[in-house]
Order: sequence, then C-alpha cells, then structure tokens
Amino acid sequence: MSEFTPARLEILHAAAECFMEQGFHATSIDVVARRMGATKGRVYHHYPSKVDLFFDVHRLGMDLLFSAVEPARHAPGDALEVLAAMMKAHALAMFEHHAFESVVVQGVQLHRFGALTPRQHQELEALIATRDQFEALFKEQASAARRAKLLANVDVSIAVKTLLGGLQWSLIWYRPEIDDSAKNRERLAEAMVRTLLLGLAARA
Amino acid sequence: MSEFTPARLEILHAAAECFMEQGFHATSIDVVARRMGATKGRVYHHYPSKVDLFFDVHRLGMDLLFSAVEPARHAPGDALEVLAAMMKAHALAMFEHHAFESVVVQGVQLHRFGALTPRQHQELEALIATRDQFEALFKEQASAARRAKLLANVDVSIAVKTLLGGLQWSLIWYRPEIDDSAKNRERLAEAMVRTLLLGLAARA
DNA sequence: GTCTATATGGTGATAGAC
DNA sequence: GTCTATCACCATATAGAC
Repeated sequence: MSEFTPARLEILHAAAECFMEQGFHATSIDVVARRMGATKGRVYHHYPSKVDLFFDVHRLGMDLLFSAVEPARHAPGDALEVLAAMMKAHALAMFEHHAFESVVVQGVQLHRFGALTPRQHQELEALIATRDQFEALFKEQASAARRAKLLANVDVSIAVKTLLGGLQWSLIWYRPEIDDSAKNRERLAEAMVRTLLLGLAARA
Repeated sequence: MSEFTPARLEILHAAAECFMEQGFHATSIDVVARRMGATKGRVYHHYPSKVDLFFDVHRLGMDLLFSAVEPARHAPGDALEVLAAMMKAHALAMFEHHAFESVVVQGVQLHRFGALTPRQHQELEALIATRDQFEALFKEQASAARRAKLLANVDVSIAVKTLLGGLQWSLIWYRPEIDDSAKNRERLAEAMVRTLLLGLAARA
C-alpha cells in the first residue's frame, strides 16, 4: 500500500519523535514540518491526513519489530533458547527504534482517533491484526518450549503478555540520549531477558 | 493541597474514564461534563484548568496505589513473600481502579503538557517524585530479599523496572467490562506474580 | 453552584503561486 | 514538490445571568 520512499521516511522520522514526545493529539502537522525545517505543505503533499501519517509511523514501527525478531526465530538451540533470542532481539529493537516503538505502544492505548474514513478504519484493523500476529509469534514459541518440557507450569497466554509488558515498559525508562552504546543496550536487554526467564526468586 | 470532596470525586471519576479512553489532549472538558450530565461550568467551578484536573486524577490514582500496597508491606513471611504480596496487591489495585491507573501510566508517558504555570510545574515534579517513591518501595523490598539470599543473581534496579512493567502492562489487555469478578482478578494477578517471581523457564 | 454565551487562540486541511 | 495564505472548526477559559 504505502511505500517508504526517502521523502516519506524523513517525514516519518520527524513525526515519530513528535508523536513520542507530545502524543498524537497534541502534535500538530506544523511542528512535524518545522522539525524538518519545512512547512506543512510538504507533509500534506505526501500524506492526506494526520491519521494516515500516524498509521504509517505505526506500520514502519511494526515492520522494524518483525524484521528484528524474525532472524531470532531460526536461532540455534532448544525452544527456550530460541524464545530467549526473540526476546533479546525485541528488546534491542525497541532501544534502537525508540521513537517508532513508542508510537506503536501509543497506538495500542489509543481507543479513539476521532472520525475515520472506511479506508482508515480498515487500515486500523490491519494494524491491530499485525500486533496480534506479533504477540502470536511469542505465544507459539512459548508453547513449543512447553511441549519440550522446558517451560514452567504457567498460563502461556498470561505469561507471554507479562513478559512482553516487562520488555516494552523499557520504552518508558530507557533514555536513548543518555547511554546509547551498543554494549550498554546489550547489557540491559540481557538483564531483562534473564529476569523474565529465570525469575526473581533464587533457584534452589 | 487539593481535597477529594464528593463533588470533586464525581468529576474525577468521569475525567478518569475520558482520559483513559481518549487521552489527555483529545479529551475536552465538554465531554467530561457531559458524562456527568452537566456542562463545563461545573467542572471549571471546581478545577481551574484541564491540566489541574488531570493532575488530580493522577494524584488520586497514586494514592490508591499506595493504599493498596502499604498493607502488603507488613504481610507475614520472608522478604520474598512480602515482595510477592506487594506485587499481587499492586496488580489487583490496577484491575480495580483501571481508569485511574491508566491515567497514571499516561502521565508517565507524556513528556509535555504545554505551557505550565510555576505552580503546575511544581505539582508535576511532585507527582514524578511520588512515582519514584512507589518504585522505591519495590526496590527496597527486592534488596531486602537479596540480603536474605532469597533473590536470584539479577540487577535489582532493572529487575524491578521489568517486573513493574510486566504488571502494569495489564492495563493494556485487561478488560474490566468483560470479566470483573473478584475471583478472576485474583487468578490473573497470581498468574502474573508467579511468572515474574519464578520465571518462564522450568525449574530443574 | 450551575448554567449560557462568548472571547480568543490554535489546528487540520485546502487552494493556488512559484 | 514546496511554499504562503486562508478557511472553517473546535477547545480552553472567562464573564455574567440565574
């Protein structure tokens, strides 16, 4: 549907940062344009409305998540090690594409965007379906680990929601401008994965 | 500073639901008033501005969290069992006061509210400090558990952020209107706590 | 205390020059 | 493709009637 042309990518990056900092409704097309050193004529030339712009940021954010996690699905090791690799890849992707993934989370929370055209409504449904597919990747992998007797006796659905929540909450406290070294991101991601997989309680 | 009088509580409940559903910026004072079957004159009589109203919702939301977790801090058992009780109380409070706690999380994410008066800026700082205090409760308890050799070898700061994220993410997927029985909430809270404390990986 | 009416400013979106 | 100029609308907040 929408192609990520260079001109659009520049707009998407500016928009992602604005949406992250101020939220969808508080962000005006003017400030998105000003962040690029342009005026809103440029934005409206490439996007018919603010909602469509938001949806495209969301779409790119999801693409980046899938691209990050997909290779990890074929990582070597047993089903639990694959799950761990997927979690780590997910965490790293959120650090690396902080603004875009913040917008994705914002999209999860927003219940109403105002009046939507039929086409926009359809695109929103598609985005929600994409989020469910992403969660399903983890649910399937966790189920595989369970079949291999590698998983604790937990409700897989709730456990997956909980672990994704634990990872995604890093969007709140991670400050990309403070310490964005690759080494530090690795350390944080591994610490989160370790906590979620092994738990806080000491193992006997 | 602000007292939760009955008249104000009615406004706060209506506002919490509107803020949850539509977000701060998209919520107009008109719809808050309409939800009470009133007009905005009533709201402005009790609150000088929308920001002040939002802050008071946030404040009540934090009060409810502290009130829920405080008793659990004196629960019987070792340091780890106390931590578990605190986590469960926190989860239950978020189910029970879903709208208010959604607004609290929203406040965590919002970086800019627009222009704030000096007094409002000061109140915002106080709210942020309150959130830090709440997190500190869990950090201290986790440290106590570590001193008692009950904790796994994890970074306490990251582990606490991760576990709070796992719990708080339930605000996204929990639907209070679907199944709000006390029994179901207990089940969900216990499943989350169990996952976070014991981890997903099977124990040898 | 609660209402209606209104002042004021900002935002999404469009039209048309270059 | 990008800009300026402009319109129509909506939200915050205020003033004053009841």
